[in-house]
Amino acid sequence: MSTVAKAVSLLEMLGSGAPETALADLARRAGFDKATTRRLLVSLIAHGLVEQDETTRLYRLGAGIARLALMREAQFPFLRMAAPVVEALAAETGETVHLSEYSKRGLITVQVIESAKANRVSVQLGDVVPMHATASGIAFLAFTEERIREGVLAGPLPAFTPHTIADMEILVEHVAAARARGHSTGSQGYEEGVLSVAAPILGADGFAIGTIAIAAPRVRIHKGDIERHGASVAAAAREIGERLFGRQPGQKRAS
Amino acid sequence: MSTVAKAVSLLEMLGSGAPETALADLARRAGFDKATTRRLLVSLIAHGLVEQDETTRLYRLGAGIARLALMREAQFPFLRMAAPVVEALAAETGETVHLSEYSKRGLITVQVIESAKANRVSVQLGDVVPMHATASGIAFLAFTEERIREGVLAGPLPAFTPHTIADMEILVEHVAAARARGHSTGSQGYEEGVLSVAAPILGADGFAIGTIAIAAPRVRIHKGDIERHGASVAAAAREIGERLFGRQPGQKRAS
DNA sequence: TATGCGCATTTCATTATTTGCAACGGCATT
DNA sequence: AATGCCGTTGCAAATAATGAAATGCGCATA
Repeated sequence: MSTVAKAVSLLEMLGSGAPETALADLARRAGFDKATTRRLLVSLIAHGLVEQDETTRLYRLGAGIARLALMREAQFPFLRMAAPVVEALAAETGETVHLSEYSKRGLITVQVIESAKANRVSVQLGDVVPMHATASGIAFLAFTEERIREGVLAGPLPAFTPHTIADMEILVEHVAAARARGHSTGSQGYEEGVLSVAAPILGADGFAIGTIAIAAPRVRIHKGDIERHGASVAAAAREIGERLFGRQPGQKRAS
Repeated sequence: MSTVAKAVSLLEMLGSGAPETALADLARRAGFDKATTRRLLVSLIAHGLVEQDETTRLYRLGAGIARLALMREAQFPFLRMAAPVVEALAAETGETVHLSEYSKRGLITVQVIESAKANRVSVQLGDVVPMHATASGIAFLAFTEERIREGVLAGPLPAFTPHTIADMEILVEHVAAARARGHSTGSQGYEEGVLSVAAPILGADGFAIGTIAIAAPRVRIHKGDIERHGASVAAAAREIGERLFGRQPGQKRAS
């Protein structure tokens, strides 16, 4: 295991769970020696990615993380460009809307606007959602590079609910349908009782770089809602793409 | 030089400068061997902190950075709590307002609201500003732990303009004055023609964790403005502290 | 179309860093 | 006073990182 891999997994452990973590706890969870863990943390502290409370000796993520994220946002203003569109879509539909960005590990939820309704779908900011079990994932797969799609299809398809698509053949059909319609639908594949509609945000090269999705309790979705929401979410996705890259290229033809 | 130090400096290089960087360029700037640089990047890519354009082979910061920042914000919602207060202060004063957070390297600018006026002060998001040359820095020093203050005072005090306080004795006086008044002032210490007023945001233990500042062109500041802005910025800082930690503790007495 | 240049990538023996055990001291609870 | 847990540090062993060189690729120039 490379040293940077260890350091990064420490960062991820600090990010998940409690706001602050003790050294021994961290070492146990990571499976590293106490001494090793501490030395890695010291290196990370020197660069501001981790901070330590002077009195309690607990560790937490540092402001250097925020700095890197701000620098990234300055170079590629995904959130700044997408946020108004997401807000408009949430206002238009009255349902929970979330925005996600592609990463090797899955789709990262980077913005969420929750519905004002009492019965609403709740998504956690920063969560990584699986490609095969969500509307967003399927929308993404439908418009990503062959190589990435094959990677997901070849991998395991763990079931999160009894409704999760765990069969590769069926998943391929869903992806093909999403490609044909320009948006995808998901039905309780990740969380029970939730219906979603999603569309891909396309990059300059025509491949998906993220997705935008509407999520609503199943009981609130009636005949025709899916189609209406599908059109809305696809329009929002296209607008985000245009705001980021100017006029959108034609979608890449999948082989 | 530790391996994680090298990896982190690559991240910082990717964050500064052009949105995408070539391997050779990165290796040159960092002073690492091409092979070394690439292996570090591969490790970072595996964790989503870096991405590589498949066709151009250029590297950029990845979505994993945003994920870590979101997880941090979920644990410690500094921006979410402070943002409305910063906006209100900007609306009240009509001048540029910026918010910063402490980090080992200096104060990190995490939010900026620029004045609507044509002649305005512009601050770069994500920038790290020096402690001794800005109103924010002096406000922070006035309310931080002895140890951190001594560290800055002991270090070099580089001059950014002819007005930068480069003398340790004078700096100590400014810090003492800021401590007495509850807010600090800065006059062209970092950028020519800019006057600033700043106040510390205090943590649960009474020590500063960040600052909020008003920055305006020197020509626009008239008699009385400094005092008025000082009161406003101090009130805003206090409100942010209260939103984060509940009722504010008394300020720590510096020895 | 041919040629040369710069770049990214891979290999492998050498080197240096990281590692984990163990011991120490501090702190709080028993 | 004693016990247990934690954070910290030293040191020899082990492992991972290193850099020079070779390979192959793409691009621009001849």
